[in-house]
Amino acid sequence: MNSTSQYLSGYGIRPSVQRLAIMHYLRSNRTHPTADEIFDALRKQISTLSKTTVYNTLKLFVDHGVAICIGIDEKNSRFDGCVEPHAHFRCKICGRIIDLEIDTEQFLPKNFNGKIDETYFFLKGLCEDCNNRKNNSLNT
Amino acid sequence: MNSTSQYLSGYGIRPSVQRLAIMHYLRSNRTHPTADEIFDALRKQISTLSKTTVYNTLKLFVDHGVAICIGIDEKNSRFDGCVEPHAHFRCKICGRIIDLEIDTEQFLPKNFNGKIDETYFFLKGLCEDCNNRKNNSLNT
DNA sequence: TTCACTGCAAATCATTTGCAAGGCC
DNA sequence: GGCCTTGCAAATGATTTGCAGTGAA
Repeated sequence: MNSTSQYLSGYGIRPSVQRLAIMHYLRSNRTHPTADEIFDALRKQISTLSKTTVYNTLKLFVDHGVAICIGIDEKNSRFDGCVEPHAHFRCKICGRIIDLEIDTEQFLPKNFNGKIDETYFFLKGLCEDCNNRKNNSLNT
Repeated sequence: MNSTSQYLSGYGIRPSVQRLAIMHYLRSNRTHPTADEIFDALRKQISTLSKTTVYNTLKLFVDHGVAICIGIDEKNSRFDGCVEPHAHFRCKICGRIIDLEIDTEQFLPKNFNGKIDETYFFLKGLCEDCNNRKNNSLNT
């Protein structure tokens, strides 16, 4: 019994050869691969692997919380005419996007010697209004 | 002479009806729209507007630094098997995505009383290797 | 036997490219 | 005139969908 299999089972995901290989790839390659990169890497081991299965499996993983899809909006590019560093908060209920001020200097990581040009800070949750509304309706 | 026109000219972007409309839309709608949303909104005013022009113009804006494209990788979805909160840094030269540890609690905005469920940090710039390479080539 | 899983092929959706027409200097 | 800008149409590339075959419980 290998640990990746146990890990997936623990999240209610039935292990299959393909799923084990994809999760193992994700956990041993911290390169934030695309679906295509995973497909190319694994077809050498699993010659019958299809790209559909890679997409299906990644979606399954994200839905079950064992992987994340990096990006604010996975489908389209989104643009902003304000080029100053700032944070965006999106309310999961009303869908409003609120701009938040942040001090970017403050959260520069310590052991990093590169050059940071752009910073994005994106939060999801409930805005004050929706959170209050939700709490009030629970108390009645 | 309106201010959007001056603004674009200041960045070396020749103002045109389409460019002015797109920048004006970006600056007055802080909704982080997609190219498609911009197109749908502006075709009412400019009936001949084409989606190609919207894409061209947004690319021009990003290249000239008057707009930003939100998202770590505009082309593909990228996946991560690590679901703990952490930051992602993408190097603009080599394209690598690097994980960075940060203390997310520390950077929660002060005047915000909602409820935060998910936090994402994206940084873009030059990684240490590419930054050194660039500096070295400038010194020769 | 049933149902979940897989994978091919076709479809879809966002984005880019090729190219010709129009407009500004 | 020459170059920049625009916009149509076609191409591309990522992702999804339809559907039939397979295999495990």
